Amino acid sequence: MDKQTVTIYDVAREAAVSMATVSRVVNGNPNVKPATRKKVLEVIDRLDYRPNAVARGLASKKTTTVGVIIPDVTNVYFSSLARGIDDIAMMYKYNIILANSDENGRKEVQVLNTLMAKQVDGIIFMGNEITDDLRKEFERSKAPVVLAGSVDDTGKTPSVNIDYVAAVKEAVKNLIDRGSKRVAFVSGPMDQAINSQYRLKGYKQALAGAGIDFDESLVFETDYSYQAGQSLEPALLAANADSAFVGDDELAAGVLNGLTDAGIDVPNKFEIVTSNDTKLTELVRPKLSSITQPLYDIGAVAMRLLTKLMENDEVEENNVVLPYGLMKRQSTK
Amino acid sequence: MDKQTVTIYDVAREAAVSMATVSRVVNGNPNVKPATRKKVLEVIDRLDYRPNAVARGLASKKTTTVGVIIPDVTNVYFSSLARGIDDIAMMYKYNIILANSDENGRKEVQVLNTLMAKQVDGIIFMGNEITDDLRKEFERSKAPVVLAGSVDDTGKTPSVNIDYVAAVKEAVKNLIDRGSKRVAFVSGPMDQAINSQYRLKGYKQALAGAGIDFDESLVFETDYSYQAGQSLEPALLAANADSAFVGDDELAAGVLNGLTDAGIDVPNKFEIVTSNDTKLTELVRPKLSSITQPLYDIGAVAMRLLTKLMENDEVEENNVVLPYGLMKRQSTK
DNA sequence: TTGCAAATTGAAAACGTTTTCATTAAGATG
DNA sequence: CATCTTAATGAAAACGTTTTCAATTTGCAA
Repeated sequence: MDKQTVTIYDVAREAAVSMATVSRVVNGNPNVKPATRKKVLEVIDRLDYRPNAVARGLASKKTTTVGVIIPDVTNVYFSSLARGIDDIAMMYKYNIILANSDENGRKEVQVLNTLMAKQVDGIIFMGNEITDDLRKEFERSKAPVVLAGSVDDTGKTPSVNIDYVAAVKEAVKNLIDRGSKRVAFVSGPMDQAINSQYRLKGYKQALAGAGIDFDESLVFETDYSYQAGQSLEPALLAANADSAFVGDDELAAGVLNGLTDAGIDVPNKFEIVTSNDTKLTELVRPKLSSITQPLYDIGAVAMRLLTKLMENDEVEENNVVLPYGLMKRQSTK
Repeated sequence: MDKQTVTIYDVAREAAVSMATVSRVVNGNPNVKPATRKKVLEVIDRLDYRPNAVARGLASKKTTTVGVIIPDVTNVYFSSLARGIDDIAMMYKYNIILANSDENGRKEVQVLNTLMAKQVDGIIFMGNEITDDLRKEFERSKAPVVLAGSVDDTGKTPSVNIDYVAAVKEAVKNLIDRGSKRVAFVSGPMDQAINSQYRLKGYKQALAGAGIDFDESLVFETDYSYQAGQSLEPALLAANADSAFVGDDELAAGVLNGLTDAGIDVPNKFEIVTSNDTKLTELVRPKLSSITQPLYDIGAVAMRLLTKLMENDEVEENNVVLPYGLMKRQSTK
């Protein structure tokens, strides 16, 4: 019943050569006489032989598979990175084991371990809180790790990002320059370095540059969800904010809709600028102005970097910083 | 330099037992004396032994990995399914190799082959055109295949879906009942069975039920993108449509914004109902009325079905049909 | 005690490749 | 045509598990 699998040994026998020779032609090794190569290829074709990648992996200690840890595929920001990762991986003949972590530390560590058990050749990690536990796992891993769109404030792990500080600073400065007096800072959990160490820093720098005192009550820490944003409207108004920088597009869409549904005129009474430039920004009305990031490229470059690490190629820079931009749409004046 | 890997053999030596015994305790085989189990576990802990899943895969012919072929992770409809798939997979101790296909037949076949080469235990396929080539690959695969949110009109491949015909019929009937005279049918490529065989059929049934003649000029075949939808506005108006059924949420968002940006009042002058009930429907203003589908569950049930197939469990129904619903939001009266 | 069934264990053969190293075949050189 | 290189090949040892089957212990009843 079970389909009989044909092995390299069967091919060798039929072609009257050794397994070694079959292996050579399968792997494109040039040390094979053209005549034998032809003969072997014919047999391979006739028997419909397909090399078993697991056996290959055991013998060669390479699986041509990389692990990708993602907070949630359903989040367009991350899935955009994932798409870049997969495309480049495929280009370099790698496959991807994708695992959702929900940014849950325990899950992350556990998944990391099963990935290592499966002997992945490398790992791409997305998720913004790099705990010490996690860093320990990274170090003990013999597979190289690259962070994509995620920061490790120690800078030890190779990574690909934009300059979050500068981007937020510029975005907030623009709001202030246009007359905003009280810019709200809306982001996800502050225990994530990207929020506390980078975005907030850029925000404070922009305030300082304009001679405005930092006001704690304008900082809104919430989770990355549409609902969270939507329900923020009363608090924003109560704090007398007249504009907001938001750290995530879905969250920003919530803020926007929460405000407009309550009758607030965006952008005339309240301006919003968001962070990730996913396609959501174009879906919503008014369209969301945003910091722009090369999402696909962040993933793609991270994967490319990982291939270099896996193949011990020269790497000039371990912490890649890609350019950002600012896109004015309709949620700012 | 390279971290020395500790093998089952090292553990056996240190614990003064055979590899077989170590293997037994690692795999929770009950035929081990508690005392030896304890001894082995201590050594495992001391040496920090981690079983090599590749070797295990070769010996046991099980990789606890399933392949998932997805048109595009970036599409919220599919990523929602993917999330359900991954959660259940994880629950049953499987990992997922995810591969984007862009619904490109050549890529699909190629990816399928590398998945099979990697000895995945099963495959979940998403993508709506099941060509003969593809079906041939499915059949020759020794790993079971399940379609998620994707139809094979021959019904040969196990699958999980909703009743597209009935759902569309009901949605369109509602539009007609509310007074719409000319309902447009907007969908993706007609060479996909889900569009040509199912949705269009439901559409026609609804028309027939209301005694309305089918009008070819009200059928709009396009691709699944926001842009495509947005640029459809002139054509829709030219065809004198006063409402539309749309086969994809992103596409529907495009249609909606195209119309409203042109000053058309939705829903009062034009009603829209979409198909997938992704979170996009809530982001947009007016919010999109939609057929509701249990997206996460479609993925989850597909994966569960696959586990049964992989473990040769009893399966009562190979083609699972999950319930749909209709969600009235703001794009219909 | 003795004997026997059941519970534990271990030896060794898979699993299907890659890779090393030695050997043989084939050209090249004088 | 003998000799020396170099190109092609093959034998066999990894790779790190699981699994089968036989052997050994153990526990108990008689």
